[in-house]
Amino acid sequence: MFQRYSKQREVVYNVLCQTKTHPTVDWVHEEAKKVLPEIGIATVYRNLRELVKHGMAKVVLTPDNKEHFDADMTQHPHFICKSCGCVMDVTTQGHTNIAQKGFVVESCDTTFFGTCPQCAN
Amino acid sequence: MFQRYSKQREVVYNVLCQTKTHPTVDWVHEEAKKVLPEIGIATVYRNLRELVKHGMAKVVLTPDNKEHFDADMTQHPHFICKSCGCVMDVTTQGHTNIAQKGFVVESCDTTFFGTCPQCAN
DNA sequence: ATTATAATGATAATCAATATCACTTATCCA
DNA sequence: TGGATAAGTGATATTGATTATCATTATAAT
Repeated sequence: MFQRYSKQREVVYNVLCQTKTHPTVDWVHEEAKKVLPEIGIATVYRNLRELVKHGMAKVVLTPDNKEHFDADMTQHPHFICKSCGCVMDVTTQGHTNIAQKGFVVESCDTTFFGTCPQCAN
Repeated sequence: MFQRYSKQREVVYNVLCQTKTHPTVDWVHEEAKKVLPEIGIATVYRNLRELVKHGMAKVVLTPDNKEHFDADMTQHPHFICKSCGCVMDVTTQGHTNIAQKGFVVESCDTTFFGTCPQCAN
């Protein structure tokens, strides 16, 4: 998978796996420093990218143009709050149940990723 | 809606309405310059933001960290190609029909926007 | 243990997006 | 109709998230 083991990558991945808050790079960096005080922000960026590339994490883009990361690779929708900016998992199905949990839904975007017909040829 | 009319805003909105390519700011700027050669990039940014704020356009964030814009406010999913980066509308329902049109779907993200339970109180 | 090179950490560079500000122009109203 | 007011513009500086660079460190094969 990876060419070599590194303590930094292990810590970055552990930090990401142990939270459900869909953190930003900076948050992961702060948490990782509690274990490896010398770890640099570039290393956190690099390893998060690598994890995404290897299918071990996903990027969640928020309207404030920041990347959030999620190590939960099961297919599941997210909820982004326009007030506090938090990113949360949505485990129920459809608007009705979300509303019952207290979420006020204003809109919903669905995006498919892959290869378009032109490029597939 | 807007406090004053401006030719620039009209042109920006017309450009956006007349395409289905979900263009970037730069593309809208280039098109707008064909009508108003003096229009500045800041004005295009400003007016696209205003259109979004007033519910006349939507932002589509792509994995290359660029904003694309869409004046089609009906609820519809998008397809983003990892090869050419294009953003396309998906009019059919479910993976099967998309696949039949030649799209190779690798993943799908759904995001709800609104106010979370904590902020709603 | 030696060697090759992947990975790191500090920091410079990039670039999309935003803020600033002097100037222009749409709209109001006397 | 013409001047006043302030919204809107255009040029450009600034910001800030992300990426690139490169000397150094550390993994893993021999």
